[in-house]
Amino acid sequence: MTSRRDLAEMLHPLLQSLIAAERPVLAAHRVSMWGYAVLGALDDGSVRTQAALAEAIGADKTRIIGILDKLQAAGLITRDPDPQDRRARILTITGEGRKMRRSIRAEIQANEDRLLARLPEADRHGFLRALQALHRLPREQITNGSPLDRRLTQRRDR
Amino acid sequence: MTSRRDLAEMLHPLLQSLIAAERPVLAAHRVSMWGYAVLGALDDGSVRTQAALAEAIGADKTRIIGILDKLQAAGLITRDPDPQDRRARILTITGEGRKMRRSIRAEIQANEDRLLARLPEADRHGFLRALQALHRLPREQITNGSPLDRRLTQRRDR
DNA sequence: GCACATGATGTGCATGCGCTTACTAGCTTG
DNA sequence: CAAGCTAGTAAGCGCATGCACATCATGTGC
Repeated sequence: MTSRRDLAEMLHPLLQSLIAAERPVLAAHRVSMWGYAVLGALDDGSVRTQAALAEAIGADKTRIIGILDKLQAAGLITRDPDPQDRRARILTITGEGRKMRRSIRAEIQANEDRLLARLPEADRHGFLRALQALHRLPREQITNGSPLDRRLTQRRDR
Repeated sequence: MTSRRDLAEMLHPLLQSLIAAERPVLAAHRVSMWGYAVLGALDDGSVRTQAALAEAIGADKTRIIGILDKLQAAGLITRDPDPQDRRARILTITGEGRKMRRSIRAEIQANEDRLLARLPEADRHGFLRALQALHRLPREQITNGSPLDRRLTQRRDR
């Protein structure tokens, strides 16, 4: 048990490959990776403002702007001022955006299903269940726990 | 089954958190992320030359140099000219390097084990087995399979 | 009403990385 | 031996990112 590989060591190339597989699909629909993340968050999330969105998809709030501009220009989302708080913009995914999101997702998942099909039934289920469980965990519960923790969050390479 | 989340969507934050958890450990030992990857490859791999190393850890061969410099300066690896091919440098992990690598790994895995312990027994086993299986798969088998594939590997955001 | 906080946006800086080019030393093959 | 290839090194470009501010319009608490 002690000589297992690190999780990250195995996850990294896997994620890398999955992302590489997504790239052509996204390109074909002319949507960027971040754009796709945004559509996803808006489609099945309760995200309304840009700040919340940035938080939800783990992006920098200043970076989001250009992404939203493109999505809006493509008619995939709308960005209307909130009558309650006129500083804020309410983000909504359009019907077209929803359709786009779902058809992209279908393609991506078809690819992933092909991959998952290679796994033994039992492992596949465990894998997905574990993944979903870990995904629901708040970030702190994964990161925290080591005795040192966030005291040393500096970059010390120089 | 069709409305499952994308794998990447779940893997990304997970990996992110795991890496965040590694950071303080690595910092405490004054080893960079890439440095740790190098130590790992040298410790349990049959990698001898820099080119092979770069390939193994998925890094650029020009980028590796500075990393090796630091590791060498820290006495964790040696870099001796190959008597058979005097262009090449044979990389070896030192005893100290091995010790360093293993103690870092122990800390990281202790953290991961804490996390895995939250999963139901069956899921945990499936998860690890699936992960190992997927990790052994060559990258092409994950990326390929979509009808489009690598015809469109350009960046089309501009 | 005024001080302060907040949402969206824009600008600028430093970093890290992948990619390319160039150069040297040393193999290899015809 | 000459031509061509390979390993390591160095320097630079372009891109994406994270971070820090700055700005402006708007809300909120005292």
